[in-house]
Amino acid sequence: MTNPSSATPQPLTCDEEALVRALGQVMHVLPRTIDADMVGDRQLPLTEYTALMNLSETPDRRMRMNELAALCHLSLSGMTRTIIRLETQGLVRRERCEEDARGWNAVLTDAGFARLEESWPSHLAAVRRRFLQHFEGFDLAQLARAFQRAGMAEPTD
Amino acid sequence: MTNPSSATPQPLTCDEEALVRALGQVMHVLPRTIDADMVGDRQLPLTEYTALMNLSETPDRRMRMNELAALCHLSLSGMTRTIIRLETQGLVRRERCEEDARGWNAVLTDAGFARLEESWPSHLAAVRRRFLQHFEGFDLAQLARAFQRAGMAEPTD
DNA sequence: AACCGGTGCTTGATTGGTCAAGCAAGTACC
DNA sequence: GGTACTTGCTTGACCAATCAAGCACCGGTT
Repeated sequence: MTNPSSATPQPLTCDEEALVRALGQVMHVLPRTIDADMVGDRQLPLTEYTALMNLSETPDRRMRMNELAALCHLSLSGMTRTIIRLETQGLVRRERCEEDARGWNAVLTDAGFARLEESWPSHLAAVRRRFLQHFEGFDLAQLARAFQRAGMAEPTD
Repeated sequence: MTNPSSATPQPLTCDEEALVRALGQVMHVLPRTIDADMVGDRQLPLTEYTALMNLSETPDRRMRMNELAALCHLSLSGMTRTIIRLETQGLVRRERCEEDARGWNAVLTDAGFARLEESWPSHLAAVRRRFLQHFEGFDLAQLARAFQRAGMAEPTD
């Protein structure tokens, strides 16, 4: 089928092209690199770190699965599996939700909190070194807003 | 509490924090979104598209596996598997390398080229809509350089 | 000319994610 | 208060990537 929506679109400019290629590279390379940095240092892969971090930021260190999944940018089933991994390491515990017996709370344990505290310097260093460092001199707030817009995926109409 | 193991690094500023979070979101969401856009439209997932595109840009539409893997930001085995997928669809053919019988060339077939031509408007649209659109008003060349630096991963010391 | 370390690619096992189907608890409606 | 639908999460099947091991070939050494 011919694509009706696209009447032979204009090609990218040279700068756009360069940016898109560089983005492709970053999207592939950065997660693995940061992950490798962290795993090498404290055995906490990025996904699990993110989950613990989000839990630690709530007042009572617990969160419903669907909310946590959204914050981690993970599908609900992906979240389930991550939490199971964390649970077997004793970093997280699960409790049935009081006000809705279908729901579960992931609860950060003391061990989990301790592990997070051990990990964050390494995470911080990785993020600075692999990413922030290269954006010195940029207007970070403006850049952050642009990324936020790009990250909010609307459905694939 | 103070962290003894690591000279307590400075926490991120608020803007840095926002940027890092937004980047995390983009890295998770964008590849899947663009992929979904493309698959929905022309059944060519992003990885395979990228491989075909890189092949199409060589003078004789062929490339050694390791070079192609590097351009696609894929491991060599990942590249092998991608090329196998493309081969079974008839979009790529493999030929032993003339000057080194260990090596293989991935060769873009006519069908592959045609498929690429069908796909690129959709790829272009996805990239614009999901990414470039949000960076209007930025200095794209400068941004591209920063991304290139970030994408060049040095080994995990 | 036989060997041997290095190189190019593939294969096998594993991992970490997805989607779709399932199940159990809640909710609305008659 | 049962029936039908919805919601929250888990499970099963799958998929695309990784790493490590294997195989075939190269090229220099003797």
